[in-house]
Amino acid sequence: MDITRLWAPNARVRFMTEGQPSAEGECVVYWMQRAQRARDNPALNYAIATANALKLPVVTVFALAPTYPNAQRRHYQFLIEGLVDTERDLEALRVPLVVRFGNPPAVVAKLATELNAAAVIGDENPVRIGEQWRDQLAKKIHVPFHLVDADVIVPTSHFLREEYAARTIRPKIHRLLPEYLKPVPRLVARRPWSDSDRPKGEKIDTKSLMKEVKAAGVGPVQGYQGGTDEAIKRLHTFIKERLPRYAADRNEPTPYMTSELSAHLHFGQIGPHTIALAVEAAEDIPDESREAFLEELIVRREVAINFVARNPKYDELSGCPEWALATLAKHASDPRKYNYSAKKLEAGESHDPLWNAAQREMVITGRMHNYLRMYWAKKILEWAPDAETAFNIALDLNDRYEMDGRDPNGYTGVAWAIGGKHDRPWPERPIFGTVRFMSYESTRKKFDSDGYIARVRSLEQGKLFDA
DNA sequence: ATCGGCTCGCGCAA
DNA sequence: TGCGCGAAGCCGAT
Repeated sequence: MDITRLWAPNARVRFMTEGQPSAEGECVVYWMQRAQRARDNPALNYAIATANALKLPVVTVFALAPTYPNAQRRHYQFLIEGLVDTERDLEALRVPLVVRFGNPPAVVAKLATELNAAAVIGDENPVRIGEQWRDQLAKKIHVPFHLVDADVIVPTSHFLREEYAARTIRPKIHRLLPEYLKPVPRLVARRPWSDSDRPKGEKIDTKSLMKEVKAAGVGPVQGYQGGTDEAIKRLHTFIKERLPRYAADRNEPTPYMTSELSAHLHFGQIGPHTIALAVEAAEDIPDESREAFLEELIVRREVAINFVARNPKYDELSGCPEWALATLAKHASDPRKYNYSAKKLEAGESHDPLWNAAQREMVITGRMHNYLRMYWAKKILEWAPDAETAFNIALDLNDRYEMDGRDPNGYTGVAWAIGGKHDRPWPERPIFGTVRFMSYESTRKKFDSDGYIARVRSLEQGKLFDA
């Protein structure tokens, strides 16, 4: 592979610094940030292809910040469980994984210098802190630094402006799918590290790495294991047992009909290509179910990523559309029948048994039923003193308890429910104005609420469902 | 059980 | 400039 061809402009690649790799360089560093996997990872492939073209070895570095805004022990545990699989899978590609604690741009810059890197390749991550880390690294190093958008099917760079709704991005994504929804090749490093030259990092062992983690807060979740192996296992179970009836039954609360892969996707332990291609290839799946699932995996997930990548206020109410901000402001002084503190909500102590069940499910399992995520956030708007407070409470609870907290899907979900993001106006009512309302009565009719509440009660008594 | 209206603005056809 | 239609709803009429 010729490096000039490899490094030609490409929608999936962003050049953070200019220039060609130094001839004296001794390796290519792959900074694994969000794409925490060895399989179907275009950023890793780009690093391996670059190294192979330069006849250099590749080393992957994962820099683990000892704390991260809102991240709890349950998130670190899940992430570190994933690193065990990833280290083994990288080994098969003749790429070592170095894990070091510290501030990521500082850790990566230090390692790149220590190892005399010819180039640093990273993966994209649309959240603010990831963007800051990459900008800081670009200022610290003097070798070419490229980023590869590895965790979307259609590269984010195709959509330079914030999309207004799913319907505006949908036709664009569908037009580009033939180009991007293709198998990702498996590349192997041609030049491995010799054992004596191998850079030293932390030994990847979940228990000892967890000792270094400074984050406090809620502990690990029982029965929801991190890692590529677990993700692949869940994917195959989903395709076999649930996908055939996904279109009709996706909102069933007992048993769950969803793939339960959101946290693995969030940490990049599985990539969207792996899931989408497996679902496309599955046999005996009604078109309706296949399409409903791919719509959520690709269109809804990538419009959420577009929102976070293109709207700097993705985690504030003020990032929501004008019509919604105006209507919420108009209803700001409407009387609230219930007014709960953040603490009361966090404890799952409202008057509404369905809402309490959803909140407690999230606390116990790190997940919440998809349908109830909407209801849950809308009720916080109804019961908080004002819309901005509601937005912040919902996002804070989501980020701390959900295993996929701080994911674009979560930011978009809260903005949709409370701020009308990607939605349209509906008949005007108290508090909500023309933001879509959801009622307890019709949710109970549409959704097996009693079954769900019973399920959560069993969870509280220590019984696990669907592990 | 099913249906239309509610309300705003984007994107495309003209 | 006009028009169709949309991130998962609600309500009342038939």
